[in-house]
Parts: sequence; C-alpha cells; structure tokens
Amino acid sequence: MFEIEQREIAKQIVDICRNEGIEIENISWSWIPFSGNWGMATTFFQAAAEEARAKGLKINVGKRAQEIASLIAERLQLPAGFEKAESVRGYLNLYFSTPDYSQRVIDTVLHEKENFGRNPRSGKRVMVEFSQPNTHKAFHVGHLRNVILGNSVCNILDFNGDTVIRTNYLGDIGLHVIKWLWCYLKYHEGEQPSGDITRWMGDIYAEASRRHETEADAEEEIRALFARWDSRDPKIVALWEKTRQWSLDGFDQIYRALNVRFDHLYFESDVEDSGKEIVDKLIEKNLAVDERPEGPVVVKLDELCGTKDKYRVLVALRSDGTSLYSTKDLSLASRKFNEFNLDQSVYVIDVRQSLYMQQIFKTIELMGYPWAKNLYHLSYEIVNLPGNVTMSSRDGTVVFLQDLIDEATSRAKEIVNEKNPDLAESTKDSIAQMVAMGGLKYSMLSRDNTKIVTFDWQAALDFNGQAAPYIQYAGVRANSILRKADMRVPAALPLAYELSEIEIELIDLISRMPKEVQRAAAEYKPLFIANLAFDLAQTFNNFYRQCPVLQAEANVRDYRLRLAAAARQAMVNCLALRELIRLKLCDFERMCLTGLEKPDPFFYE
RNA sequence: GCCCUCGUGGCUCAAUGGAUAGAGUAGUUGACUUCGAAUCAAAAGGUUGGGGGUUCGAAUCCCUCCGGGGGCGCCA
Repeated sequence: MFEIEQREIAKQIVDICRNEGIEIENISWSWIPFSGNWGMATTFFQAAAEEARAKGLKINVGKRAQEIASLIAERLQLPAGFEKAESVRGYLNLYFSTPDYSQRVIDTVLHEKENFGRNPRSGKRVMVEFSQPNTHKAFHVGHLRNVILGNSVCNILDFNGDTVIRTNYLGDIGLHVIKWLWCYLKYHEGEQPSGDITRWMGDIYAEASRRHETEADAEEEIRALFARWDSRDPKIVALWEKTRQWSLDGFDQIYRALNVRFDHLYFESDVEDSGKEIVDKLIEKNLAVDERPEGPVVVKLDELCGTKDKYRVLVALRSDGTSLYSTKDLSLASRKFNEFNLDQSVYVIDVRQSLYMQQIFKTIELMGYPWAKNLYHLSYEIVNLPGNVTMSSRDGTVVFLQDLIDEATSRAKEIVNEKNPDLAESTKDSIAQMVAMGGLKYSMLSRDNTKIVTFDWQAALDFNGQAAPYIQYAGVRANSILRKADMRVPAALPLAYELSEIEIELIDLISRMPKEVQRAAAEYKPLFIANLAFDLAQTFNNFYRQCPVLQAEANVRDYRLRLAAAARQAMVNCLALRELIRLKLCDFERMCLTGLEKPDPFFYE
C-alpha cells in the first residue's frame, strides 16, 4: 500500500548516502515491530559492512550503521503523511502520521470492498492441476488436502493478478478400473448407485481388491477382462463409460460440498495414444532405450545428464507396450501448453512423487521444449493417521470424506446447541455446517505445505483457539456492531481523537494484506493468508473488548464503525482466499443478522 | 547405499537472514448489569536436536552427526 512512498524515500536515501561516499544498492522495507507504532523500517548494517569491506577497514559495524541511520534520519525530507524519522541501533524507523494513514487504509478498504488486497493483473496465464482422483475409487481425507490446497492456491494466484486455469486430471483407466468392472460384473451386475456415489464405488473397489487376493481364478479373469477392454469390446467400453460417469457424478457432489470448481478436465484415457507417440519420439531421438520385449522403454536420465543417482531411470512404457502414468504425463504436459498458451504449469501433487516429477520435467527439457522451465511441482506432505499410519484403501484404514464432514457437522451442532440454544433448528444446522467446513479447511491450510498433517478426530474437530470458528466469530461480532448501526457505514470523516494502540495495530494489520497476497502467491503458501486472518481476528477481538463503538461519542463512534467495517472486510477477503467458503460465511452473517429461517436464495448466487 | 524432507515451550504449530523467537492448547489465576464470554486479561513455560562454519547479524544459509518420515527400472 505504501510502495510509492517507499520508492521515493529509498531514492532520497541512496542520494544522501552517495553524497557521503556510501554506495547502497537496494533498500528493503519491513514493518516496525513495536506494538502501537506503525510505519516502515530499514537497516544499514549491510551498507556499513560493505563500506568497511570496500575500504579494507575493520570497524564496529553496529556503530557505523547507527551513524548512517541517524545521518539519514536528520537529512531525510519526509513526504506528507509521515510523522517522524528515528534512528535506533542501526535501524531507520519512519513513523506514519496516524490521522493520514489510518484514514487512507480504512478508505481504501471500504472503497475496494471485496477487491481489497487484490493486486494488478499480471498478464500471466497459469494452469494449476489438482485433485486428480481415480474414478472407481473412494475419496478420503488423504485426498482432501490436495483439493483444498490446490483450490486455495488458485484463488490466491487469481487475486494476485494471474489468469488461472483450474484443471483436474482424472484417472479413468488402468488396472484399478478393470478390477472394479470385474467385481461389478461378477457380483453386482445391474446395481445402481444412490446417495453417496463415491462411497458406493469405493466399497466395490475395496471388495474387488479383497476378492482379487482371495479368489483363485480372479487374476486370470481380470486379465481376460483387461484384454477385452484393450481390444475395445463394445460391451465393456459401454460399461466403462457408464460407470465412469457415476464416479464423475460422485466427485461433483464432493466438489460442490467443498465449493471447488474446475475450468477444464483432462482424462487419462485422452492422452494415452498421444503418450505412446511421444515415447516413439523419445526412442527416435535416442533419449529412450527400447528394451522390449525383455524390458520396458526407459529414459536413463543420469546417463543423459552426466549425474549419478540423481534422476535415476524413468520407465516410459511397459514391456508389453501398454502405457504407464509417465507415458500419459509426458503427453499431457505439452498438450496443456498447446491448448492454453500457458506461461506456467503447476502440478499439485504430494511429496512422494517429487523424484517422479523431476524425471518428467527433465525428460521434457531434454526433448528441447522451451516451456520445460515453466513446469512447477507444488509438493505438499501427506495426511497420516496417528502413529504415522498412511491411509490405504486396501488396508481399510481410510477415513471417508463424507464421514469426516458428517462427524464434524454433528460435533459443531452440539456446540451450537450449547452456545446458541435459542436459534431455529435450521439456522443451527446451517451454522454447524459452516463451522465444520471452515474448521476442516483451516486445519489443512494453517500449516506449511512441507509439514505432515496427522489426522485425528480430536484435533480435526477442535474448534477452540487458533481455528476457523475463531475468525468466523470475530467477523460475526464485527457484523453485529454494524447491524446495530443499521448497517450504515458512515461517510469518510477526519480523525478527531487519539487512536489507541490496539486500533493502530488493527489498521496496520489490515494494510498488510496486499503484500501478504503477493508473498502467498509467490511461494504458493496459503499459510501466510491463514496467519493474517488469525492475526486480524485476534486483534479485532482485542479492539472489540477495549474500544466501545456504539456507546462512544459521535465522531469516535463513526470512526470506529468504519474501522470495524474495514476489519470485517479484510477478514472476509482472507477467508475467501483461503477458501474458507466465503459464501457460507456470508450466510452465517446473514442469519445472525436477520435470524432467517431459511437462507435467502440470493446468497447462493 | 544414494536423494528429498522434517526436528522450535508438555502437546500442535508460527516467525522476508534483522530489533525482546511468537500464537494456540493443557495446567494455574482472574473478568459477563457492558456492541454476542465460540471472548478477554495475567503469570508460568525456550541452550530453536548436537557440534562446527559463513555473516555486522542465523531458528532460517553451508558442512557434519543424531533422530522421525518419504522416495529410488515396468504402481499411480
């Protein structure tokens, strides 16, 4: 928010230093870390150290940095809106003039509304591939992190100015599908899914795995079915198409519940043939070695790159000529760039596939595609069960997504019943749903991508403290104040009283949002936004406690009303980004506002 | 064997290479006649796994060791 001032002051500093014979390259700004003070800060340690090095002197760097800082504090011509410049132990602190800047921040937020925090369009086209479920299989909590992370990253990139193409890549063929079809034909023919489609599909898959291991002739029958599929037996293809659609319908149910959408879908079955063509090309170019029929087609990456044990060997095609995941990924990668004219292609895939991703990217680079450098693997750690048990559909250790949502919702309902017993039943249900979904999403997004999430019911359903409901509640409180002021945010007015420490802190935090969006986008880290949202909520709750709004005298009241409205807007924008279902938060507020028995359809648009 | 990753109060996690390492939670002590107590306040809790190094400055970068997890030629 203060880039113009930062640039102007930085230029002055460089000039002042140059007059003194000190060369400074670039100046990086940070916040002043003292509560109740706000402004921007920079240091001169580096300048002092470099000066000493250049002159070959041995000096006390801290002392010299302080000399430079105080020199600058003295000579700097502060632009309008700054109160004072101060040098402290090598730091230069520039304090904002509170009346000017508080008004500027609040006005900006209230003017930009749901676009506050948004950065200018970058012109960059980015495709983000995430979710990638297999059809004919269950969808469990282990898959949840991918969807939530991927969707949140898309929101953040979009908010930061990129054109984002949200893509799903569905595993609709392969052995697992044939296994499923075999089990269906043999034991469930004619049955149809109802209700929770994905669970029904997953149950049959689990049964298929079990029967595959226990029944003597299963292996042979499955292989025979695979052959029929391979020769495109119309009956099998028709069944495949029908059952695949069931899975897709089931996924739609889940995505709708999570409020996730995709702009484009790719299917493995679509890129199989083109994948085989790419493998042929690899062989032609002597990048791949065809060891068929004794062995598969392999790309010996370490040999090609002159590395040792770094890239290992990528298997690109089975010895029987059937395709692998890699076969299809090689083709899909180029298809994305051809079809969408991308500047960048992001893969949201868990960390266990890091080596594989590097192999794919390296192979594409060796093929000479110029866009190879624009491929990025956004890796994240998996969700485990306590005791470091990885969920597995084979071992029956999965926690089904629907079970989790149901359990979370009923736990939230209990709390609503306890805290707000007087609300209408349908209102309680809606609130329970919002609290539950927000809580689940927060638990996935509020830790670093590189950290393993250990799933246990207690932690996932703990709504106290640093969790989504805390933030939602702060939003509701803000809203509650505004409601009692008839939802009218007063027009801009000058500051006519001295802001308290906590008010300054709140405004300061709000003003950081655009920068945080930038950081979150650059590093693909929703965590930064999650942290900001929590900080905002915490500071707002503090403000709420310390600073009466409605009972205050007129000008204080109006100023604080605007501040509350701005804080509320900033929190809502953070939640929307973090994909804590903004729409539902609006519902929550709406119902607290009016006590509607049923949500107004308007809010579902 | 090689590669990647994580290690921060009892527990779960934060912290652009910068100022006094911050939250939540559990336990302790307080606050509803006050805009919604799903809240707030207070005290307590730390050799940032060990040891070196780089740097004016390291939880953060490099090396090494220890410990957890993951990956490494026909799964996805």
